[in-house]
Amino acid sequence: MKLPRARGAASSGPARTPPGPQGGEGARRRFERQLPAQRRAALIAATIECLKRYGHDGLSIRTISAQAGVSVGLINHHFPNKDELVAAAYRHFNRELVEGLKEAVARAEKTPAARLRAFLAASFSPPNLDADVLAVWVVFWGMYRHSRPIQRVQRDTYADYVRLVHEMLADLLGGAVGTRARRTRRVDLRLAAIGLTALIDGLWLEWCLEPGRLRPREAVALCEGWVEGLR
Amino acid sequence: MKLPRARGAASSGPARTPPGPQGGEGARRRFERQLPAQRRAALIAATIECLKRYGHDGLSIRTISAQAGVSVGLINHHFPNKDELVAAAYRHFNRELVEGLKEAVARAEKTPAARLRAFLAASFSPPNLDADVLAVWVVFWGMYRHSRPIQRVQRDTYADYVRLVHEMLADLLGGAVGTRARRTRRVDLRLAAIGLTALIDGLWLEWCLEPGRLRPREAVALCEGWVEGLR
DNA sequence: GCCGCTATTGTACGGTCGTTCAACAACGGC
DNA sequence: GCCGTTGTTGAACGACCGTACAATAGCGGC
Repeated sequence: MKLPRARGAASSGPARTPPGPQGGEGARRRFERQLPAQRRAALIAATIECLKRYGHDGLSIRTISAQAGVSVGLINHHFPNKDELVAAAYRHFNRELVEGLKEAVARAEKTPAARLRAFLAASFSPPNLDADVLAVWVVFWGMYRHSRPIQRVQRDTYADYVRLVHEMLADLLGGAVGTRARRTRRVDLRLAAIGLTALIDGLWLEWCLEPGRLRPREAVALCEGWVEGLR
Repeated sequence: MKLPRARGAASSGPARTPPGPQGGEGARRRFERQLPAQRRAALIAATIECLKRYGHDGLSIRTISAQAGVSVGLINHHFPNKDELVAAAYRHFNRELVEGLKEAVARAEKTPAARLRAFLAASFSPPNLDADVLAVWVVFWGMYRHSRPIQRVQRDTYADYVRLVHEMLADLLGGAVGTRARRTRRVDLRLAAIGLTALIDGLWLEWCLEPGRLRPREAVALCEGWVEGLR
């Protein structure tokens, strides 16, 4: 159960580097005060980095504070307890994912097919398609059942994701207008969105657990084939 | 981080009940020796039970030994260390899943369609469809990247599962015989098996994370629809 | 240049962790 | 009934855990 102590934040923050432009030898500043918002962001980033590197074992106050280049006590100054820090990290992680996908869709041509293709391509390429990222999700999922804050975040953000998928499918499959046709279409749409989400998640999971078995473009093709089959 | 101490094994083992038929008061036996194989099995069962109940937090020597109704020292008498116990539990868990599915398939009528239906029905009903079970998988997945023993087990048993799906799809889609047709069919089969596996896993995951969103029979229908679309 | 606010430090505390090991006791063989 | 084998116990160890808190020090306002 031993972890290599995280050497001061490689990439995520200012770390323990005694800052300041002048190289004065004796009396250099020992730390740099930051605005709460900045520090909180840095701590959240450090938390995610630790999860990526060490999985569940990385989720300790000492590991995270070392990664952030900060003392153990600081975390409890900015967050009431560890659970809240983790929940904040989960919220950030989720938001980054969904916003990344939305941006990819926005950058695509305006046809529904192109938008879906862009969405799938983004789903199955870095930074999302990364075995480290699985380790992060897995830890969050594992806490889901026993942590209220995590449940709250899950409900908030997952709805966003489903809405995005739902909306793209609606565009693609077109809208019938007759009330009766609309009702059936609705049911179909709901199930279709669930199915597509499941297929994406499942393929993504398979790739992360055993990258050799499946190429990203094959995953995209499978998803497009599924959507094709809907019409 | 506090756990309610597991009260002596409710269902999995003989627990701490001082055994023996006679109710002699003073000098009752304080424990019962068991064959190594039996004890190992009981410890594995206790490990899985703890994972179901407490998730990752249940994965401690003290929690597990309490669940098994046994002292802390005993685990290291039967397993060299915790990792090996967990890997053994993972192997057992995987084997139970795959064998349960195989049996369900074997009980079904002999037509390929009925076999697939039985397979899907078993996948989306207890004991597999259970949020507690997700908690177990999630812990194992989380260890996958850093634990050699877990990786070994994963490689061994996941292959079994994929082979089962692959074989059922092959039966259903029928075998073309021309060498060229066969080759294309092979490629399709590989991808189809991966896709179906992903769809099942993804739907299963969605159900576990938010049971209200999806009914089991809808999940089965989605999978059957996917297979239907293949021909 | 000094002051006040507060972000930050680092030690301390009580607790749980995985593993070790000497002592103990169940039980089959005689 | 005693003995030897060995499954089992439970205390002990050192390491790490999350949190609390008094002391420290960066830095903007004056």
